[in-house]
Amino acid sequence: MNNKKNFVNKLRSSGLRATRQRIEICKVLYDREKTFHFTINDLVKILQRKSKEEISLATIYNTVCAFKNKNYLKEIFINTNKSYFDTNVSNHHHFFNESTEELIDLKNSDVEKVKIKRKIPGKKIKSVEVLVRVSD
Amino acid sequence: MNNKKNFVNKLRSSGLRATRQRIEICKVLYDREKTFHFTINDLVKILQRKSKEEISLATIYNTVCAFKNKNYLKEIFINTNKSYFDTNVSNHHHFFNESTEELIDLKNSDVEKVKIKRKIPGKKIKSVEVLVRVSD
DNA sequence: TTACCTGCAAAGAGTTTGCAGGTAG
DNA sequence: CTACCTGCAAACTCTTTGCAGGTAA
Repeated sequence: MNNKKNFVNKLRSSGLRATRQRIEICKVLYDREKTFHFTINDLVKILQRKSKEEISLATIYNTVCAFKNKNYLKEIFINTNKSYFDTNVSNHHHFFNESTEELIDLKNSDVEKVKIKRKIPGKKIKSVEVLVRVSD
Repeated sequence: MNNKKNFVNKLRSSGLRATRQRIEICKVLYDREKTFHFTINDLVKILQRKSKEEISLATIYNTVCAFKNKNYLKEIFINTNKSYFDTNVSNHHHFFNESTEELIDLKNSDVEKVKIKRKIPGKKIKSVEVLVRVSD
């Protein structure tokens, strides 16, 4: 119940209405110890298991998109065929396990700082992301 | 004409038939000084301009896929909505210009070697890729 | 000659959108 | 009360596939 209040505040503070659907999605995404990596399909399945009342696919997409825009979620590009999201929105790198299609956070201490020695005139660096693909 | 013979050999040597369509695609991809980055849509447009006889979209997809499998092309994951390919199949990193949606190779000398200090038990590292997003 | 390739159209996957009805504030 | 949100279905984009006819070797 305490968490629910936090989620209501979180949503309101960024101009999003605290609807039942969004609060349920918040619970799945943020009411956990570790950061969470998921595809839309993962989220749909979890919501189906957890909730009595179903949330429509369109609402799930819209909410994830809204959360991404508010910087509550970060999109990780791994495949062309589906989107991966991460509840850890800080700058960090990833392992991608190609056998299980699972994404794993690398702590910043796990990767030596990446130095880019070249610059593109007139352009600013927005992000530097390392993806380490692993498999069995 | 010399190039055409090279492409015929290249294709045959990997068990691919040297069809008119594949040779035309080879010309677009490999008959150039620098490495080439493209989306399927880019390639379609170039082929439409260059060729009298059109190559069907299915054949373009099939050929790009075959070339990727033969390691003549490398796929770069940047977006969810379309695939980027690179004629430079060696291990190297990229800039992605978010303003123009353009991909630029980083030479290995442009990036200090990325050291991953963590291991996943039982997994092998397949690749380590750095993507530097830039914009105006 | 025959295994492989092309081109079309249809299917597929993932995602987005238009709109009517519902609800938070 | 009203702007915003939801849910449905339809639309959309990119990609893949089945199959009949074509072609390289």
